[in-house]
Amino acid sequence: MKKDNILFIIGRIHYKAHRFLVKELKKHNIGAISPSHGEIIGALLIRGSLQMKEIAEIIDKDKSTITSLIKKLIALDYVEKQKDMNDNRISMISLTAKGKALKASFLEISGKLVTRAYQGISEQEKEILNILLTKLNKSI
Amino acid sequence: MKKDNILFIIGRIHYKAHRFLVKELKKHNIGAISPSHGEIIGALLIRGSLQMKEIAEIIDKDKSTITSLIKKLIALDYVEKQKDMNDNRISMISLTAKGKALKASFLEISGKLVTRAYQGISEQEKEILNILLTKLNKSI
DNA sequence: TGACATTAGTTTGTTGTCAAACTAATCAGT
DNA sequence: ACTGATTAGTTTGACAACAAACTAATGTCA
Repeated sequence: MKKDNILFIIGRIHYKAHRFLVKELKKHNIGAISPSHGEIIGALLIRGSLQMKEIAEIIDKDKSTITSLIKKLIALDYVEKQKDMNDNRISMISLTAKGKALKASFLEISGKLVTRAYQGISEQEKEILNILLTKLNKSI
Repeated sequence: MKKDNILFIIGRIHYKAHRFLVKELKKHNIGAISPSHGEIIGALLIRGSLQMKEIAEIIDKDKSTITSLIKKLIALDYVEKQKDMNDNRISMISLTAKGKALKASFLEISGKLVTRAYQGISEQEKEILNILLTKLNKSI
């Protein structure tokens, strides 16, 4: 599918970031979860609690994917699920104590990734990248 | 895994490009194959024939993944495999007539993606994006 | 030449992901 | 209040992708 150069490079960067995160999660002894699980926990650390649908939007994955990701996070006792009392269709997801305890590791891992990715890229260049990528993201 | 903004956007763009390609392949009645199969066929259209290992390097996937992708392409009669006569470990992959016939569709699809992605981005901006992303790709 | 290392590919088992079909709850309009 | 539509989430089945263990062929070097 010979994408052009920019999209091709974007694919590579994305894949490398993924691989880096998998390796780091293992190093922190949380290799049972994947970067996608990490994104969910990261979102919960910020937002407190979220319903399934919101999670699907935030991490941009199909709702059925979220079902299975959350199933695993519950099995590992990182999050818990409870029905919303006003609307019985909705399930609210929140972190357990064990889930909240991941915060330090997460900060360290994402800090490490960012440091690594941006070595040799100036603040101004980051700004430009951000603007151009945002534009690209909107049009595609 | 609260990646920072740039890496986050890169993830989104990558995903959207993937989704776009899946949709377009369906439209062209080649929905049986995925963008990864497309990358292989694209590489073969350019290079003529390749061994498994080279394909793995070009599309940056594990060799076991290549085995299964090629298995499917053979089943669909898009490519064929034959042993290298000098080195019996090596399998050379090349396009069948049916595979070569995909060229027109591929050109159209990738053209469409590029057009879509770059609407509103100038040549100069593309140049900058290319440089910065290449830098990022190297350091990460 | 023979033992050991390297290389090319495959097999096996697991996982994240999606799409489509489904259930159950809520909403909207008559 | 009923009917039909929408919404939230789950289930099922399929597939791309990976890692680890494996087979088979080739290379190396003593």
